[in-house]
Amino acid sequence: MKKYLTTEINSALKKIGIESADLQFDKPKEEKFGDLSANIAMMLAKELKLPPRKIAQDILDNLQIDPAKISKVEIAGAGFLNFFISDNYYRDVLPLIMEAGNDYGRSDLNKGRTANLEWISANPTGPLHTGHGRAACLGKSISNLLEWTGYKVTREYYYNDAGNQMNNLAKSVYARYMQIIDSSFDFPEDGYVGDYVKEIAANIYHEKADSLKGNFDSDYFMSEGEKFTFNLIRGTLDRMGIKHDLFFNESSLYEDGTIKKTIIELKDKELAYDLDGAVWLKMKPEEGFQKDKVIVKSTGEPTYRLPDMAYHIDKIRRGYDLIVDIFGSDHGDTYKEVLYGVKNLGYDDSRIKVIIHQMVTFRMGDESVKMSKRSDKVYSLDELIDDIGVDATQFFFIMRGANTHLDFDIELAKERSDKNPVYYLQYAHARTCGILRNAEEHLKDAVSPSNDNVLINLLVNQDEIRLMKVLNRFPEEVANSAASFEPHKIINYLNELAESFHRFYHNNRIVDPEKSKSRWQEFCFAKLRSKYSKTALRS
RNA sequence: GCGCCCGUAGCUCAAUCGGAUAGAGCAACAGCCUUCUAAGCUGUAGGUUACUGGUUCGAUUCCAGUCGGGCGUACCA
Repeated sequence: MKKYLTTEINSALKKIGIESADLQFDKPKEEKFGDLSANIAMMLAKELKLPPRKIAQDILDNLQIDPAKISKVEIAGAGFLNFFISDNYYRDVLPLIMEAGNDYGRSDLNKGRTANLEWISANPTGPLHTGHGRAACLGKSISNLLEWTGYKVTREYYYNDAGNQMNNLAKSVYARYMQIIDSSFDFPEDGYVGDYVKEIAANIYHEKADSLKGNFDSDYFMSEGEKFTFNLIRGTLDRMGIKHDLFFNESSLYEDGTIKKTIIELKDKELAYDLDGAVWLKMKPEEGFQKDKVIVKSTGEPTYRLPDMAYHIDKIRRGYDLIVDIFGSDHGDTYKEVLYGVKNLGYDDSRIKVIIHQMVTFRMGDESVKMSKRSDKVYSLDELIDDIGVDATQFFFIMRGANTHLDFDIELAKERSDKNPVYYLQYAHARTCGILRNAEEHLKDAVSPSNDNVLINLLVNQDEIRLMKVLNRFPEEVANSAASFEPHKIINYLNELAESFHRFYHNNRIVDPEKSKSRWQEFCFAKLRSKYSKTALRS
């Protein structure tokens, strides 16, 4: 439709002597402003030194429009051209939706392009906690959205099963193991106090009894701990329907010499230097950095920056058209340092898109819920899912823009009432299911919805047309949401869809054995298709 | 102190590249259940978009400053 209007408006512009213009269409907020509006007259006002409304009138006078597509064009406000799409146009949309079925909303905008999305990437030191939830859900939705617009998506999880944190886990497991034998055994001060550590220790004791007593075999305890916690993490991801294609282990970067090569490259380009036994990354003030950063500690161990740079270079070399990272705002500064290194080593960082989400505050009603990694009161993601379900979890984490602080009321999410925003959507879905059940029972002989297009012409009711208008926007909403990496837009859209459905439902008896049967059923099916699409994106 | 992010109805938040009278849900108030789930629908009320200035046909949106909040500011990740 936009294409059609663009062509027609351009030819009208030519008649009044304007060769080319950048045409933009908006969806007006209010129905009385039509279905599409163009601000072209205001854009040209300055250039032509004419009042916008005058220009709009000139365009309108020269515009030739097919009334089957556009029923009305108006000039309004400061000089908007408002187009009213004819009802007939929407009637034609329904068969298209029916035909597309569960794929309705997919597009091939990015056909042939590849994307890599890396997210969560928690090290195997413990179960995922609620703090991981937002990134987990954002990543899931965004990867689906990208896929829906044609990308071939690689979902990746980056982790490190070596280093300090893992040592700490090994020590913690060992301490818990020793405590089974001797309850007075000291627990490390910064150890992981979660109950899962006790469980790991108990498993070890079950298998090995006290044969490991007094002999801290770090590698053994570490690998037992890793196996166990990784299973926990994967179990949670499974429940959420998150499937990573690739688990990338940081240690592989050491094994194949990438890390060493990266240091040499940095030094060759005079981006790194030795000082006090450490290796420093030289930060350029003109790129907004205040001071140099350590990339290899004096102990010989790299800081996170170095492997992260090597990792991103690896991803760039793999040739993706788009590389997406999802981090919490606590990484807000550090990713810049990493990209700085990547870029100054001569790699193209323009394909890397970093999504930073703000922190989440959890509360149960009026009570705030703390979650610190090293306290035993961690509220795990699994517990959250147990409490409110997978769908509500996904919904709450993506219902707000990533760049705003999220206030997550667990009490509210748990509640089975109209206070809970999840239920508005779920109820719409429940209603469609109810209709379908009913339809099956009473309309067994109805015409099959897939090949009876004649009945569609019966769609005349304004509630129906309105619902069609919203359904019609779905592909566009998916595309917008994907392009800006903002799944919450889909949530907003689905709310709007649910709203127009509820109104329609309320005003119209859909399955009525006395009346024309299957046009309603058609509608119902269309509705359900879109609901499935929602499911595909969300859960 | 410095850097990044945020500040919109009583609460939680939307608002497309700078577009029209700033929108939803909850809470409040008034209605609607012999009818496919009232977990719903209809209506009313609620705002100096933190504040001050600037840019222009037009600013919640862009710029500068002020105030308030979050996150960083490690030889932790």
